Amino acid sequence: MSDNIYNFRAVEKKWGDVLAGYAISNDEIMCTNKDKIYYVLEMLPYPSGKLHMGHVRNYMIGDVVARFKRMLGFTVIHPIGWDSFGMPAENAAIQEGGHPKAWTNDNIANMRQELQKLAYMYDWPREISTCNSKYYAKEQEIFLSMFKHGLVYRKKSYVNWDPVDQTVLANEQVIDGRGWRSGAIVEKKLIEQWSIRITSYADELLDGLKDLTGAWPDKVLKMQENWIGKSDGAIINFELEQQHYPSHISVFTTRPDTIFGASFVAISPDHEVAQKLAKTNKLVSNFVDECRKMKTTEEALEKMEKKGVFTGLYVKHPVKNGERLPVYIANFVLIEYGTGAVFACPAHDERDFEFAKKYELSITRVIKSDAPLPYTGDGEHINSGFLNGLDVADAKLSIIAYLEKIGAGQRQTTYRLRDWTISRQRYWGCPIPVIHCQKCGIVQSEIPVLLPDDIELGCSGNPLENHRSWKFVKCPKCGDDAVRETDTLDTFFESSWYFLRYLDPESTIPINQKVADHAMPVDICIGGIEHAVLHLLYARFFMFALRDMGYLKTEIPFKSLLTQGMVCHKSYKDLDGNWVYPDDITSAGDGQLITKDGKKVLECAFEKMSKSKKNIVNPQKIIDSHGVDAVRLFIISDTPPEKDFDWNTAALDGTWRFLNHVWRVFNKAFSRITQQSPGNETLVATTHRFLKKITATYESISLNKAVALIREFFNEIDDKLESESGASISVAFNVFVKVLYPITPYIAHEMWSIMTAGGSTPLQSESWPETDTKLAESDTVTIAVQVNGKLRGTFEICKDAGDIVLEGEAMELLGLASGSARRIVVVPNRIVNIVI
RNA sequence: GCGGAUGUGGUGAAAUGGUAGACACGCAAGAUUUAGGUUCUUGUGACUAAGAGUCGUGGGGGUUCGAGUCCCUUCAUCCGCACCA
Repeated sequence: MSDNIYNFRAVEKKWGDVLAGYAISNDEIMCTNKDKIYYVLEMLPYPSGKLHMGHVRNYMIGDVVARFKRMLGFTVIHPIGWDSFGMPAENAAIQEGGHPKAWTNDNIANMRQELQKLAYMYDWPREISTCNSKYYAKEQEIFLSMFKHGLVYRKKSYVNWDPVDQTVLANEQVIDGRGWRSGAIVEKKLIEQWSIRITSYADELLDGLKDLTGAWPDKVLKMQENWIGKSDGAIINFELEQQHYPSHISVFTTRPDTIFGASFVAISPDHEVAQKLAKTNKLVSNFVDECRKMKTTEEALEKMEKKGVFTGLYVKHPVKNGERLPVYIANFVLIEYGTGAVFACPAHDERDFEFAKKYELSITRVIKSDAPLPYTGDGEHINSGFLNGLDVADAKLSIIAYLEKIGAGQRQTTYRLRDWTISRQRYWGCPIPVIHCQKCGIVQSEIPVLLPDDIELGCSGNPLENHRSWKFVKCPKCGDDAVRETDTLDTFFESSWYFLRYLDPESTIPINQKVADHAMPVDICIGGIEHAVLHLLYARFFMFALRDMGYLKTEIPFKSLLTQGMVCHKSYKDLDGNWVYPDDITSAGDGQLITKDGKKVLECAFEKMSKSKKNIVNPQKIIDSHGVDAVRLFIISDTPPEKDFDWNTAALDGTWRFLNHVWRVFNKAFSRITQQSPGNETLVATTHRFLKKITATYESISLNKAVALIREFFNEIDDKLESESGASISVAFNVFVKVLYPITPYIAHEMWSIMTAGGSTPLQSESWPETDTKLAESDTVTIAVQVNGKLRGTFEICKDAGDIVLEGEAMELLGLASGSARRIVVVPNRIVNIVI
C-alpha cells in the first residue's frame, strides 16, 4: 500500500468481517455483574428501503458508545431490529405490485447490508423483525394478557375517519384535516375500537418523570408532562329541569370558585343530551352535523367562530337557590375532555366571554379587579355569597367542601391523556387475536393468529375483511359460526417492547424475565426527538403494565436518553418552484446558481433532508467516494449529537484529507519506531494529558469534542515527530490508535495490525488505555496577568507557585512598583488580577 | 395563547465565573510540481496607517477583582402543545 494515500477500499475489504462481527451470549450477560452490563439501544428503524443520513448519524452515535464501553470492559448489549409492520409496505405493494412481505424483507436485506458495511458493531444473533411471526405471536400473548387484566377493552370512540378509503386513520396520518392518501376531508366518526387503558397509569407516568430528571432531556420530560396534562378541579352536577333526559349534566371545571358568576351551561355536540335532542329537533341536528364536518387543523380552529344553539333546556344553579341557567350546545366544547360539558363564567374566561357577548347572555363579575373583562387572574371574590372576600385558592377549597356537603359535586383530577386507540383497519399489522361469537361475545383466539399471505390489496377498506376463509371461523368456546377480529394493532404496539425481546429473541415466552431483570433498564437510548411523546410514553407505559402482569420487575425502560438532531441540507428551487437536487447545481461564475441545463436556481433554507425536497445525500454514494471511516468521522464531527447537523460536502473532503494525513504520519512514525530512533520523551506526558480529556468527552458522549481533541492530539504528534524518540512515538501511537478506534475502526485496525505485526490481540478486544494522572498533569502553567480584569500579558511558571511569587512576577511583567496596586486577586495556577 | 430551547467570526463550533473563538470548513498569500481528491508554510473576529491600542459572545441593566457563563429586563429565531374548561 502506498505510504501517501490511505487505500480505504482495500482496508475495508480486509477488516470488514472482523469489525462487523459481534455477539454476546445470555450466559455471558448472566455471569456479568449488573453494573458491568451496558445496554446501548438505538430506536429500531422502519425498513423503508435504504439507509438515510439520519440513520447513519443515529447508529454512529450508538456504535461509538458501544465500542468505547466494550473497551472499558463492559458487557455491551447492542442489538438492532426492524419495525417492519405499517402502512408504507401496504401502499408500496398497491402502487408497485408485489406483496408487502416481500417488499419489507427485501428492504431489510438491503439495509442490513448497508449497516454492516458501515461497520456498526451489532449483535446480529439478536436481530428481530416485528412483522415476523416469531415476534408478533409473542406480542399477541401480551395482548391477551392485557385483555385478561382489563387493560385493553373495546369502546366506541371518536376517530379520524377517511370516507373514501373507509378506514380509521391515526392522528399522524391526517394532514391539514385530510387523509394523507385519499385527500378526503377527514370526519370524526364514532366507531367501536380497541383501546388501551393507559389513562389508569396517568399518575404513575407523571410521577415516573421525576426519576428521569437529568437523564432524559428536560424538553422531553416537559412534553410528556404537558401531554399527560394533569389538572385539578371539580365535578359539578347541574340538575336538569326537564324530564326524559338524564337527571343532571356533569361538568368539569378548574375554577369552581367562579360558580356564582355562572351564566349558562354548554355541552359538546357529541354529548348524550345533544344526541338525544338531535333526534327530534332539526335545528340541533343541523348544528351537530355541521360541527362533525368541522376541520380540526390549527388555522381552522384559530379562525373558527364560537357558535352554539340553545337547547330549550334549563338546569338549576347548584348554589344559588331559585336561579336557572340555559343549556347551549357549543362548538368549542370537546367531548374528549373532562365530561364533555362546561359551565360558563363569561366574566373570567375568554371563550365564555366571546360566546356570551354573541348570544347576549348575562355576564357577572365575581372577582374584584380594575382589569377589563374577561379577567382570569387572582383576586378577592365579590357577588359570591359565602365566598366573598376570599382569594381564588381559598375560594376553591371552600366551594368544593360545600359542593361535597350538599352532594352537588366533588373534587376531581382530569388528564389530557386519553386512552390509546390501538386498532387499525389495515392488513400489514399484527392481527388482534380475538374472535367474535354471537353467543359467547368476545373470545380469545388460539395463538398465533398468523396473517394470511394470499390477500387482495387495493380494494377499499381492510383486506382482511374480504378474506372469507380467514375471517369466518368456529367459536373456540361453543363451536358455532364466528368471526375473526380483522383489525390489526397500531405499530407503536410493536415498538413498545422490542428492547425486551432483544434480550432473548428466541424465547418461547414473550420476555425472558431472568435476563430482562438483570440487563434492564437500557443504559442509553438514542433516537429522534419526534418520539418524545408517542414511543417514549408508550414504552414507559408498557413497562408499568408488564410489571403489573408479572412479566418482569423493572419499571424504567431507558435510564438515559439522547435525542439526536436532524441531518439538514440546503434545499434549492428553480424559478418555477420545483425542488432541485444539490448535485445538479453548478455555479454560473457570477455567484448565480444554475442547473446543468442552465436554469436559474434559488437557495432555500437548511432543512431536514427529505426526498420530497430533494435535499438528500445518499450515504452509499459518499461511502463509495470517501470511505466508511470518513463518513463515520464526518457525521459526528463539528456538531454536538443533540443539535441539528448542517451538511457540508466541503467539510467531508476535509475529513478524508485528515485520514490520509493520519496515514502518512503513521508511516513516518512507524519507521522511527522500528528504527528505535533517539530523541525527546515529551510526547509521553502529552499523550496522557490528551487521553484524560478524550476519555472524559467519550464518557459524556460529547463526540464533536472528542474529535476535536483527537485532532489536536494528532497535530501535536505530527509536530514533534522528528524530535521524539521511537519509544515515545510508540507510546503516543498506541494511545492514538485506540482513541480513534470507536470512530474510525478500519484505519485504526489497520494501523494496529501493522504496529503489532499481527502478533497481538485484535484491537477490539484491547482495553481502553489507562491515564497516568501524574503524567497527565504538566509541571508548568501559564499565568494570565490582568489589570482590572483585562488581559495584559502572560508568563510561564512552575505549577503550584505561591501567591507571593505570582504577584511579584505579575508586577514585574507590568513594570509596576510593589504597593501601587489597590488590590491583587490571585487564582493559583491561573490568573493574577491587579486592581488599580 | 401556553410551554420549552437557542442567540459567540464568513460557516460548523470550543470555553469547572478566570487568557473568548480550541478543533475544523472556507478564504487569502507564498512554497513544492503532486498528477489519485495533492502536499507544506503563513495569515484569517472587527476597527485603526500601525501597535503591546480600542471594541467585541442579539440589545439594555445588575452582581463580581473578573461575566459568553450568574440575576433582571428586552428583542429575535426555532421547536412542542393548543377551543383542555
